[in-house]
Amino acid sequence: MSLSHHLPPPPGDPYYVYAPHPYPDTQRQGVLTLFVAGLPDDVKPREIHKLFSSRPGFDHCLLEYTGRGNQVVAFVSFVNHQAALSAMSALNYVIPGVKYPDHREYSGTVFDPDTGDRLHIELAKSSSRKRHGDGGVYRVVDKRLKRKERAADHENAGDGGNDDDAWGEDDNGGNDGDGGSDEPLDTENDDSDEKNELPAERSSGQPGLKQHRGQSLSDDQPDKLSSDIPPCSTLFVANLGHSCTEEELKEVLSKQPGFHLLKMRRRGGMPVAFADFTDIESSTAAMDALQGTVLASSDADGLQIEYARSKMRKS
DNA sequence: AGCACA
Repeated sequence: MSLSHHLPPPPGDPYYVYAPHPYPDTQRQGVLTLFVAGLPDDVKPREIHKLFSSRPGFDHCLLEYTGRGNQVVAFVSFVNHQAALSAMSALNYVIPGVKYPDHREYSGTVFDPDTGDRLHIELAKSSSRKRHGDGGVYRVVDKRLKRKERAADHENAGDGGNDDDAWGEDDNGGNDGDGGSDEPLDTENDDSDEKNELPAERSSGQPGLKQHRGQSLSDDQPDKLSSDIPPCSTLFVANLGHSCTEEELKEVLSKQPGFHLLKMRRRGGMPVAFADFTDIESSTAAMDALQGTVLASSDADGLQIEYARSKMRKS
């Protein structure tokens, strides 16, 4: 019902860019996945996550480093077509947390004001398939690494036409157009034209079924991202600013029911913290409540909170 | 995308 709602455009904002008109009723009708281009090469999965996860109907995301220049694309899927369209309309001109120097709240399709990179969002050619199973799934495909590994492993002739698509030797500046959305994944059963709006139902039906894939990207590699850490009464807190202190973080955490104690660790780079709670229920509630919280010391986004991989020792 | 302490 509220799926079609989105933030209104800023009145008189010269930076406002109207979203491309939704595709006519030809193709891509019923597609659940958005194709996102124009991302900087150093974009982090969590940045994509923050852009889309709060959109109504968000389901899962695939981030792909294409290896061509600094092109990074994402395939973001929603539970139904309307939700995908709504998110596309909204995010084509609303980038939360990104402002112009004059504090303009809405920034069109500019993703990073420093670089001027602009997001380009459209419906994908086909719906992405969530990796079998459940849970919020984030997948990352890094073709830059794959090419390097392949080159270094040149002597090995064991892999006969495995997965990759055509890799030009050094086609750096060649094709920029991204004149369309490459398809994120082969739909395992070629049913992309039906009006099904409940993707989870069909996709979980045929585990392990493989199909030919000509130039589609490989989808059989293990997940790189672990958003499937089992619940734990201890939370892992990352994305803290350099200057974040234990006191500052504890001030926020201590307001959460069931909070026990906090430990911070600095391993050279950014500090991380472990926050212990009485039980999983309270740690989960605290994670939900504080996810993305921006502290005064934050120099990037807000707090990134996950379940810790092991419970804090009793003291 | 970074997980220690016993």
